[in-house]
Order: sequence, then structure tokens, then C-alpha cells
Amino acid sequence: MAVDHANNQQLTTNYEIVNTLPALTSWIEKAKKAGRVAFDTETTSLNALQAELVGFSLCVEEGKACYVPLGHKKKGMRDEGLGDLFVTPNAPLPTSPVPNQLELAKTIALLKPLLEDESVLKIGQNIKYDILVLKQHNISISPIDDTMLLSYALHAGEHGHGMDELSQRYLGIKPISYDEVTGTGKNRLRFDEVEIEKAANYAAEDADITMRLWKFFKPQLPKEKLLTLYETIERPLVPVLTKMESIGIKVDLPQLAGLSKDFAARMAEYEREIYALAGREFNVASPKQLGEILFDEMKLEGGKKSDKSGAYSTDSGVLEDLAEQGHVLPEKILRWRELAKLKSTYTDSLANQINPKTGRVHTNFAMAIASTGRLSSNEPNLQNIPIRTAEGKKIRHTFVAEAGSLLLSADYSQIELRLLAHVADIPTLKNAFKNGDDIHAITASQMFGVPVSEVDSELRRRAKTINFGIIYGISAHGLSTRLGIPRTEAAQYIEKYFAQYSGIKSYMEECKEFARKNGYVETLFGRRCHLPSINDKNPARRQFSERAAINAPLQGTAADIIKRAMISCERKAVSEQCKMLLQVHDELVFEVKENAVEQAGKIIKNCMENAANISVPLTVEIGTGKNWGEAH
DNA sequence: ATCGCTTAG
DNA sequence: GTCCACTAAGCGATT
Repeated sequence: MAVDHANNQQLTTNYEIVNTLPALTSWIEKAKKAGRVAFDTETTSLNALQAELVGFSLCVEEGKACYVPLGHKKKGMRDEGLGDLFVTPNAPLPTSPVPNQLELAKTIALLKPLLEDESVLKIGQNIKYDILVLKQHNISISPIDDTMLLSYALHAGEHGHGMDELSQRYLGIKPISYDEVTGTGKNRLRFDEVEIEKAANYAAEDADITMRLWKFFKPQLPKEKLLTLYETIERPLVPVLTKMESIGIKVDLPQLAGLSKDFAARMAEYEREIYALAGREFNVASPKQLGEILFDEMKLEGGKKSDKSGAYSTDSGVLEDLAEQGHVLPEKILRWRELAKLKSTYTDSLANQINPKTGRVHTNFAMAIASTGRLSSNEPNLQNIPIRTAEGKKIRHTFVAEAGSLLLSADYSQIELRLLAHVADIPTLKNAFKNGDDIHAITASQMFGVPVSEVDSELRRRAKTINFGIIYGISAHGLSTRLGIPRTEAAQYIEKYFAQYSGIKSYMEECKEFARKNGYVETLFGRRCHLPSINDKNPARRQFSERAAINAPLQGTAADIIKRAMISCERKAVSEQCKMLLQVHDELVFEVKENAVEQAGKIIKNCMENAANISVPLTVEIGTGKNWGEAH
């Protein structure tokens, strides 16, 4: 039973195990009558697409909840997946070794009409997970509310949005922990091996807490003017993402395996060369050992120990400087590291994450992690697939379309700089975007006082770095390291930029002032990003928040815009012929039947370019190909 | 569990 | 004297 620490007493709760169909029917009737129900699934995996349903809980009013066990097994009765192949043909199968559980098919038949009833609100905590689990049983849950997303709308940047944290913070209830139920370490039980009584207390409490959190958060949204953000962006995005995640993207396994083998062989060759140059064998993957070799044993210059750990830094910047001085070892290390990264994080790992049922990889898009409103992607992360180097591009080429289809990539051009031009109201920048000019060349021309026709690649590169710096809440020191120039010179550039584009300085000051006064900044669509350290007495922490205060409205508005575009693409572009697969912050990836590509491209471009109505045009570039590398 | 490093936008 | 550009995820080494 949960302990209410705020009141230092046990909660008044009434949790019931439901194991008859009439009892379940009675709970469903209560939910229908109330018009809302908090709902939670219990499964065998945190990964929704690998999860098997074990049971579910319902809560109609605070303190009263039930758990419906479906798939609990005795320990040692795990279905190992290959088990069926080795079972004697006529032997009884261990379908439901623990008694007093409802039959899955009959239960689903009762539950489905409730979860699909448009007049009953289904409330979940991270309900995208439950939607994916029940999609396997042909249930599509609607309408929905999600307490994690309510918290995210209200408190992004302030704290996390997991149920335990929210419960303790806002309800003063410390819920039964998952570890407490399953145990930890090598003896950890799978949820279907947990005793029903124990599982029921845990699961029913989760549904109860979800209902309590909903009652606490939901009325706050209109008061805080966040209901529109939630109702028009966050909530409608949930079914869009569940669809993308369950479709997944095809990866060419033989090609990936070939790359792994190639990288392994080349790494081994580098290792031989590296040991010869170092004069001994060591662990190339250990920055600590590498630093000692380079700076203690070989006595190379420029070794700087960080004051925190006392170790030498050996990052790519340091190694590149050494390589430029003509040292061969740092160059070899850089090449080895590139391959090691690609092999461990991409070729080996992705191959293991191909779902055997679909032959595709299915990411999870996390909706409540990034403080700015962006999505993040995990297990696997498909938002950081390499593109910048030749070796890395080979990995992007293993993401392919099904035979008869093409991948279509649609990405916003310079969206954050366009948003800066709009929100800071900079006429020169706005005109450049309206005319379709080369924005970095225009900046270079204005900054360095030369005609656009005379801007060479070096000046353009500097202007590009400065433009990016501005979006990130520039500091003189940061710019000086990026451009490899003295700090004083970097400071002059920034001054020049502010003089040239007078609106920028005041925009930045307004962002910081708004943050200091309110504790958060806002996007064009009203999303808030909280900055708890904006008034910190520690200058480092405070300045960090000040830079975030400048960046978050731009990054966050871009996130709002692409989320709006995804929702409109789902309505206008997506079909059996055109499937939305991925979002990578300013890019959407679709898989489109070859004969539908041209039409789909037009609709997608239109949806994306019209996702916001601002004083500069938003432009979208479309590319297609048999693989993601070609489509880019 | 945290650090150091690298991948992406 | 201090920050050492914003937002993420993940790997292997180290503690």
C-alpha cells in the first residue's frame, strides 16, 4: 500500500483483483457511467513492441482501482519463444498455469468497446506505450489524455515527468517501486512471474495515481493558457507517433553485416600501426591510457589535464591539433575512433535491433524528455544516424525502402534562422529569406563589408559559424574556439553583428528579461521552457540558462512547427501508399510507393511549409531515393 | 553510476 | 576569475 509522506499515513485505498467476467463488466459499466477511466497495462518488457500483455488496471475514482491478471505464469514456465518447437506434439501447453485469471480473448472482447468508446476518456501515464501494447490485440484507444504530457506542457525544463517523480512531487505519495515488485539483479522476475496479489497492488496503485495526477494537472492547463498547446499539438501527435513506431523502417541486414566486418578488419590494422607507433600495446578505447602514452611517454606538446579528474583530454580537437603538427599516432587514433564508433553504435547495434517479426527497426520517440519541446529517439536512436563523413554515409545507405517504394526525405531549410529573423524582426534577414538569397553570404557581406559577389568560401564559413552561434546564445569564448581566433577578435565580430542587426541584441535581452521575471521562456505556439537556474547566484549556471533562454524559443518553435506539420501530413498525405516513418527535428522521412511519389511530395511540402504563418517563408526541400542516403 | 567521447539536428 | 555555443542518445572505460 502506498505511503502518503505528506500526511505520514497510509492512503485510504481499495484495490480489487478482478477474475470473473461479471466483475469486469461491472468495472466497465462504472467507467462508462463516469465517462472516464485511468488505465495502465502491465507487460513483460519496457519496450512496447516486444511487450506481451500480462494484465491491466483500471481506476474510475481516486482510491478505488482494480487489476485484471491475464498472463501470469509460475516461475520456470516462461515461454522462451522457441519453446513450441521442442514440446511433444500432444503435451498440454502451459498457456495459463496460474489459475483464477480471465481468458485473454473474452477479456479483450469486453475491454475493446470501452477503450474505443468515444464518450469515455482514457487516461494514461505515457499512454503511447499502452496504445502500442493494445494495438497488438487489435484495440485502438480513443479519446485519450496523458498525465505525462500534461506535466510536460506545464513543467518542461523544471523536472522529469515519470510517474514516481510526479506522484511524490505533487501528491506526496511514494508509489510501490517496480524493483520492489520484481526484485533486482540476476534474480529479477519478469512481470508475468510476479505473484498476482503483489502485481495487483502495484498495478492498481499505478492506475489510481494516474487518476489523481490527472485530477491535479488537467484543470491547471486552461488557467495557465496551455490547453491549446496540449490539445492541438501534444495530444494529437500521440497516434501519429504510435503509427510511425509500429511501422518502423527497413534496414538492409547483409549490407550492415558487411560494414561491421569491414570496420573490424580495418580497426585491427589500425591497432597494429598504433601499437608500433606507441612502442607498446594498450587499450586504444581508453582515453586515460591514450593520454598517458601521448603526453607522458611520447612527450607531445599541448597535454592539458582537466582539473576535475586529472586526466589528459584526448578529444578530437586535441588529436586534430597534434595531427596538424605532423604526428602520425593521433591521426591513426582519430581514424580508429571513427570506425569504433560506427561499429559499436551503428552497424553491430542496429543489426541486433531489427525486429524479427517485421524485419525492420522500430524506434521509440520520447515526447517528454527535451526541455525545448523536441522529440528524442531511443532504442535505437534514429535521430543521430551518421551523414557527415564518407564512412558514416555508408550506414545511412543501409536504411532502405521496400521493393516498389522509395524513401522520401523532406526537410526544412534553415528553420531556426528564419524563426530568428521573424521573432527578432530583422529586415535584412527577412528580405534575404523572402528573396531566396544565400543567407550566410548575405551575413558575410554585411559583417565584412564586401559585396555578396566577392564573399569567398572562407568568409561564408565564418558567417555561417556566427549565424549558428547567435542561435545558440553566443559567447565570445565559444565563438573564438569555433573560429580558431583570439577571444578579443571574436568579441569584435559579435559587436559587429549586433550593430549590423540591431534587433538581435534587444531580442536576446528581452528573452533573458522574460526568463528572469517568469522563470521560463515561450515559443510562438505558447510552449514553455522553464529555466530554474536563470537567477542563480553562480555565474556559470546563470549564464548557461541565459544562453538557453535565447535558444529555446527558436528550437522550441521549430519543434512546434514540425509537430504541427506531422499532424497535418497524417491527415492529408499519409495513406497505404505513403507512410510516415521518421522525424529528425527538421526532417520527415516517408516510405512511398513509386507511382505515388510525385503527388505525395507535393502534399508533404505543402503541409510542412504551411504549418506556421510567419513573416518569412518556410521552405522545404524534398529528396527521394532507394535509401536514406540517396534521399538526402 | 559517472566520465569521456562521438553521433545527429 | 568564469563560462568555454543549444538540444539530445549511446558506447566503452572507469570508479
